[in-house]
Parts: sequence; C-alpha cells; structure tokens
Amino acid sequence: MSEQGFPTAYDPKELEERWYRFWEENGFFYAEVDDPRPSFCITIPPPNVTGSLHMGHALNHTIHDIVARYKRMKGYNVLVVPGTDHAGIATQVVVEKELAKEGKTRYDLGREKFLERVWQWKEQYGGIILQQMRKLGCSYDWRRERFTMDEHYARAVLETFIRLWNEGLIYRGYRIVNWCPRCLTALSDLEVERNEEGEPGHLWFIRYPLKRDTGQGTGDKLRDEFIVVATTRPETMLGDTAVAVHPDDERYKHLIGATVILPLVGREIPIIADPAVDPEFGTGAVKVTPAHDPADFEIAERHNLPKVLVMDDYGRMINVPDRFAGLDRFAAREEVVKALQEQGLLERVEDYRVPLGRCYRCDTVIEPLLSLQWFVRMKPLAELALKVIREGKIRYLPERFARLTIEWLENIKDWCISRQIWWGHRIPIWYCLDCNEGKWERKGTEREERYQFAEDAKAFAAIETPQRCPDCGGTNLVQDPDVLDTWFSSAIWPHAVLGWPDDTPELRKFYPTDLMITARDILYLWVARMVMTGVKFAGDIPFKVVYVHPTVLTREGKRMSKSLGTGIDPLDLLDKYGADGLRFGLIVQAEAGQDLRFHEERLEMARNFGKKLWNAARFVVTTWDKGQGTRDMSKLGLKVQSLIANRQSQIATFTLPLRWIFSRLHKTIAQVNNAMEEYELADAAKAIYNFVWDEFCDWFVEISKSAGCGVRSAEVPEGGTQGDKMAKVYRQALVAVLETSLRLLHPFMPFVTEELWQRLKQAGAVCGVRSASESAELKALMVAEYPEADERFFDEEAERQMAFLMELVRKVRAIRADLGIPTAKVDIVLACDDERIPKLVEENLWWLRFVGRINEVRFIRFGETVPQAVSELVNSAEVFVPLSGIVDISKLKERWQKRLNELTKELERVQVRLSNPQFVERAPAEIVEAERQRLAELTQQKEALERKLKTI
RNA sequence: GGGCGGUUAGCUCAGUGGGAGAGCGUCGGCUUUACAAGCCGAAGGUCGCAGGUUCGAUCCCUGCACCGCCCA
Repeated sequence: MSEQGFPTAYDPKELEERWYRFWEENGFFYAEVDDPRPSFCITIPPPNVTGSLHMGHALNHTIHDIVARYKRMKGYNVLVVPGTDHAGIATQVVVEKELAKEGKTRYDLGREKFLERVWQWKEQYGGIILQQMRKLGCSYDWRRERFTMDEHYARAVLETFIRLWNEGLIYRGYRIVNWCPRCLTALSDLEVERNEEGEPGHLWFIRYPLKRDTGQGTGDKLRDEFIVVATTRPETMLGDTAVAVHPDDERYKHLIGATVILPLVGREIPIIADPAVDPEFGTGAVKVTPAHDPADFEIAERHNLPKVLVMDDYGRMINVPDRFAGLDRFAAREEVVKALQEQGLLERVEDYRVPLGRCYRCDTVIEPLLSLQWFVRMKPLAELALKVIREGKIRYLPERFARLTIEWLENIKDWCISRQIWWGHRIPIWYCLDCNEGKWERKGTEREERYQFAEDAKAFAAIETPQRCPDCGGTNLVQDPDVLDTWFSSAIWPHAVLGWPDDTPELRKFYPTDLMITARDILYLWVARMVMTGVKFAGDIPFKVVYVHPTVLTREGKRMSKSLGTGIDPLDLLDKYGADGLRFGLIVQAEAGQDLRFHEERLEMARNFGKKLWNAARFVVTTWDKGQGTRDMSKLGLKVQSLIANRQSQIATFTLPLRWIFSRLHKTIAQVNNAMEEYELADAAKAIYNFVWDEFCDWFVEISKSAGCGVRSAEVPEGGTQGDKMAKVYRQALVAVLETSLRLLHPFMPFVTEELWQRLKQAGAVCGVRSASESAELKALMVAEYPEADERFFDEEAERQMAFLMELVRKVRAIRADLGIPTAKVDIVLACDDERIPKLVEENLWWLRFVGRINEVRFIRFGETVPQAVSELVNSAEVFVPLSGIVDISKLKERWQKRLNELTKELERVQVRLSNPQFVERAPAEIVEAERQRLAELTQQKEALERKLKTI
C-alpha cells in the first residue's frame, strides 16, 4: 500500500455500505444452535411495524449492537433476534387513512378484505425500521427476524390465551376504559396522550335543587335550596346517579343523606359521603357519573349506585331526554349548558385547564366509558414476577428500577386485553347461539352489524375453529369479534421468537436470554409482563439483566415529539455524521441513570474522532510500508512487547516511550473491559477516546517520528545501526498499538475500524489475533479477538518518568507561547537536585528535542538562577528558557502572581492541617505523610516563584 | 398528594471522605515529517442553600429551594 493508495479524505458513507454487505455476506451476524461456544442472546424489544427510527431507537440499537459486537469478539456465540410488532391500532389507522384517500372505510371492504389490505401494506412498508437498523450497523441475525403476526407466533399467542383461560385467569366484565370514539376501541393508558398542563376549557358550576319534602328532612337541610357542583364535562350530568362530598367537610355534613333532583332529567339521586372527594376542587361537592368516569365508577361500587350509560360508542348521547338524544358529546355539552341557563341553574363559569386524554393515533379526545371488555387477572401472574425480581434473579441496571417494578407489581390492576379493531390476534372465544338464547342480540349500526353477547353469556375458548358447540353439539357458533391488545402478544416475545410453545433447539440453547435493553417507558407494561409470561410459560426468567437506558431529550430537556416538532430525525444525522459518528456521539452522552439532553455537537466530536483515527492510521500504514520488509506480522505485538520486557541494554535509551505507551494501552484495555462488563458504555467509549487521541496521537505518534518513523526523512537520531533498529521497533509499536486500539473501539465505531484494520492487514501489518496460525484466515476485525489486559505491561515507573518529561515539554511550550516564540528551537537549563533527572532527560533528548523544540540542555542545582531567562516549575525541578531580544513578559508575570496567590493559600491550608494534632493522630498515616510531602513541595515551589518574581 | 432522579466551568455532563475533571464554546498563537473535522498555549468553578457527622465534606446524614420523571 502506498501513500497514494490511502485516501486523505475519510468518507463514512461509502465504506459503511461496503462493509455491512461484506459482514452479512460472510454470515458474521448469524448464530448457530450447534456452536459449542457459550451463547449470548438478546431479543430486541420489537418496534411498531409502522415505525421509523427515532432518536430513542437510535440509542437503543446503538447499545444493542455495541454489546453484541463486544460479546462476539469476546468469543461468545452471539444471537440478536430482530423483529417487529404488529401494532394493532397504529397499523390499522395507517391503512384506514390510505383507504380514506380512495374514499373508502374499512367497513366498505369488510373484515377479511381489509385484513388483506393490511398484510399488503405490511409486506410493502413493514420492514423500513429494520432497514434503518442495518444502516446503523446492527449485527443482528436477520434470518431469524420475527413478526408478532407470523403464523408460528400467532399459535404461541393463542396457546398463551388458552392456558390462561383454562386456569380461569381471563374474564369478561363491565369496566371504565379509555375509549376512542373515532377508532371505536378501548385503548391502553400508553396509547392515550395527556398534556401535563391540561387543555383550555371551563369549569361549570351547576345548581342541583334539593328535594324539599318528606319526613327525613330536618330544619337544617331545608336551609339550602341547592347544592352546587362543579364539572368540566356538563353533558355527563345526564348520567349522574349521586352527588358526593367529603365526609369531613363541615360545609356539607348536614346534607349527607339528602336527595337532590337531577336537573334536565328529573331523576332523584342521593347526596353521599366518600373520602375520594377532594374538598378543594370546585365547591367540594361533586357529581357522580359512574358510567363515564373511573373515580366515579369506584365510588359507585362502594355505594352501590346504578351506572347509567348516556353515550354510545360514537360519543353520541343515549338514554337521555329527547332534547339531547343523538347529539354528539360536544354539541350535547353546549345544549346542556344552554338548558341549564334557561332554568337558572347555571351559577357561573370559570376558565379552567382540563386534563384531557387524546388518542395517540387520531388525536380524538378520549372518553372514559363503561364498556364490556375482556380482562386478565393479574395478581397470580404478578406474584410470579415479584418472586424472581425480589430474589434478584433479574438484575436491573440501574438497580432502582427493580424496586420501582416491584412497587408497580404490588399495586397491579387487571389488564384489559380486548380491542374493538380488526388487525390483530382475534380472541379465540366462541359463543353458541343456541345455548345463549336470550343473552344475545344482533345489533346493526350504519357501519356494521354484529352480535352482542350479555356479560353472563356462556363462552368457550379454542385454538382451532370449532365445528360444534361442546355443550349442545349445535353449529350456530359465533366468534368474539374483538382482537387482543398488541401487548398481549409482545409480552411473550423472548420465548415466542425462540420457538415456544414447541421445544426447539433455539429455546434450549438461548433461553433464558441474557439481556433486555429498553427505555423507561415500557418497563412495566412490557418488560414486567415478559417476566410474568416467561416464568409462567417458558419455565424460567426471560432475561438475566434489564438495562434501562436514558430517554433522549431535546437540548432544552424536553421530550422529543413529532407533534411538537421537537424531534430530530436520526436518518439526517446518519447522513451527516455516518453511523460511526451517530453511534459514538450518542453513546458518550448516554450516562447511566440519567436522561440525555441531545447535543449535535457531540456527533461532530465523534466524527472528528473518526477522522483523527483515519489520519493516524494513514500515518502508521504509510510509514510501515516504507520502513520494513518482513511479512511475518502475526507475532509483531509480542515481539515489541518482549523487547521492552527484556530491557535489552543496547536499546535501553529508547525504550521509555515504548514502555509507557504499552502500559497506558493495557491499563486502558483493563478499564474498558471493566466498564463493558458493567454496561458502562459511555465510560468505555471515553476511555478509548482519551487514550487514542491524547496519548497515542498527541504523544506517541510524535515521538515515533523522532525515532525515524515518518513519511518524509525525519530528524533521525544519531547512531546508524541503532537508529535503524529504533525506527523498526517504533514502526512495530505503532502498528501494534493502533491495531489493538481498533479492536478495542470496534463495537463502538464498527465501520471505520473495520476499514482501517483491513488496510493494516493489506499492508501486512496485522497482529493480535486469536492465534498466530489463525491469522491468515482471519477475515474481519468484526470476528477478531477483543483485547485483554496483560498486567505485565503495567509500568508505574515508566508512567511517572514520562509524566515528568511531558510536563517539562508542556512548560517549555507554555513559556514559548507567552514569549511569542512559538516555533524557534531553544536551549534550556534545568535546575534540579534529583540526580536521576539529568540522566532521564539526556536519555530521552532524542525525542524531547523534536516534540519540545529544544536545542541543548544544561543542568544546574536547584535554587541557582539563570540570568536573562524565564522559568517554570516542573514538579520539583525548574526549567529555564533564555530570553532572546526584547519580549513582553507582562503576561507571564501576571500568571506567576496568580499562581503565587494560589500556592500561598494552598500552603496555608496544608500548614493548618498539619498543625492540628487531631489530624496527625487520627488520619491514616499515608495521608499524613503525603501532606508532609506536599508541604515540602509547596514550600519549595513558593520560594522559587518568589525568587523569580523578584529577579525578573 | 406519594415515590424516584437531578442541581459541579458559558452549555452538556463525568467524578472522589484528604491536592476540582472532560467534550463543546471562548481567548491568543501556528502553512511543525498523518490530521485546520487539525496542532500548541491560556482563561473560566464559594461543586443549589442551611445545618449535622468527621481530624477533614463537593462526596455521608437531615431539612429547604428549584428542575425533571413516574404513580394517584
């Protein structure tokens, strides 16, 4: 490879596409069940099939793939199962909108034809989000892609239903649900969007006249003519069956037990006392509408109140006086208000922020509605999950989410699983018309006609369509029209994608899976339910670890939302920064346990890092190409390392930077591995970044140039043979460190690392693979071995010595910058009492000259000064740079004065501490000793600084 | 109302019972043998407030304030 063959420009787009194809074609993403290596399995939380990648997904799948690639390089048989969720309502609405453009509704097509349309849509558009994951670089096993409506998966869903049914855990009953009058279905809480502050509306104060007759009345009660209630939804008053007050509310105590006459309707309803009433709201007296409000429903249950339904599925008034019958709920509201005004029963109206729910798909205002639905009894299932989580069998990261999940499970409510839509798993329940004589009616609306069965109608469950009624043998069977909540099917995802209920090799090999990576918002409704069904049906926990990652927020800390226009499209970012840039930029922001305020600048940083790596590699490859002939590269890392380890005397003078960089490399490897094992991905990423940029590029690469590496002729140190040998060793070290860094970084930036690694390999410079003999066959970095730290290379002495020399260089540079002589080479004088320092400096002068722009070095005793020179302290030494000509030293003086002030303050603190007998007595000995050391150092530094300020 | 999390440099965030850090931004300098998406140097913080524990608190405890999330 020549210099021309290594482009100067780093173009992520081109190489990302190329390498993804290469990996996939070579089958690197696939896991086999007969692979003898230990397995590591993740099933992704399936995104909506209608979805497109948003920032949350981008982060979620960046994490997925970083972990997957790390584990794969660690030698695991890694399986990541991708797939999508059929997303009942979301998908149905998308297709309905398509139909609407043709002027049709789903009822025009009928159930069967409509479902065909949905499948068509799914085949055409359903894979978009998975394609986007590929662009991100996700190394998933696409052969095992699953969909929650697949034939086999559907069987698992029905099997789950039947087993629950057989245990009596499924029942039908009337409850208040979130009802969307447009979609005509019940919705889960997560499918209802609520605006925190509420929406602008009104609070109407309505007079309910007291019934004034009968013996029960006392003088007290007759005092009042009305009781005034406040409501945000006056139309619902037509369904009131009581007025409630707080039992301790002195204002109303005398009215408890009285009767009021419901205006506009004339129904007599009681005034009751219930602790659920908030005395602060409105007048402290509230109307109770059990069929249209969840809190009122509870009150009604406690007080045995009737529940009067005054709205139909479309939100139109029913069971009400003629004046209001058939009106839409909002028209009815105006009409009710008008009627109350006419009768002088409207006391006043206030502006009020009304807490409203809206359908997340069609934005229609949700109506809390009494409705006959199917439910799962959750208590017995929750107990199973509680047990394994309490026992710590599932580890949550961060840990507190285990506690929060436990609390949620302890207060669990039954789960409404029926949805009145067509797209989904149809509930496998049948009714026999003959056996249920009198308990059904065939009801038609303008859109559809269907059977309605009473709450106590007899039903039976069956996976296969039954031919005859199991009781009477009749053939007049009708299937329940409802479908299951989408989450009923995704709750069994981890075991169902592996083949349950069949006893498959996949299930045996990969279950329980190892990890569930998720955002907070689905922790309960999804993840907790997966735990329940996993334990219940698959016989074990579904995953060993739940990793809860941050929520991606805008830079202002607001939720990203398409409707608010605050969302950022990760696809744009992929275009701009490449997958590597997006991944790395996202992951360094993803601090555990804290939400992420997204800053695009971080992506710039990541892209710059890619470019930096690119250029460093270009330097290493080109210098390698020039400087060596051998092709036996497999042991290169080992060769360099043994060279250092042996401390061969003839090369002793140039080994320090080598010892240092390998020590730093292996400490970084240790740090990264530790962080990865704890899933502290941001820490791991930052450790690699800091090592590669600050230590390898900024120092080691520069030093290697002094050793004779470099594209053009370098300032090669004297000593013919030794110089040659030195250049060769440094070239090998450059390759070894870079190659190891690429392996370390690969899970985070898979594309650019693969590209550079392949270029190294092409140049014949690859090392550090699984074994020497295997190296020839190793096709990709992706399947190379992840670096392991080797403590033999930890070298404290080298790190200390290098730290001193680096500080020396920095101080010389700083003086130079302040004197305005940035490039000229200078002679320096070093004042020190430690006799090891002159030796150290002289041995390393060959590179110090280059990176510090230094000519000659002279040594004097500490305390002596050099005329016509400025100095800076380097630990307990002082470096002098002679003044040449007239320079402005005001800036220097200013800085010294400031440092002197700091030193003085610090010195005082240390003195106070050391003169405190309690400190000397009680603090650990090494701390006290360190403080004494510091006292000496600070004193020395202060004296030197004062001397300097005086003589300047 | 209950629970949880947060408050550290201009911004976003690390961090530790004993000498305050990173990235970005800011200021000054640089056609230095890969890299201006770069290199070199510099400035910038009573670690939210008030108590307590401790020889010593930014860190542990208590209370308060403010911000965010979840549940009702």
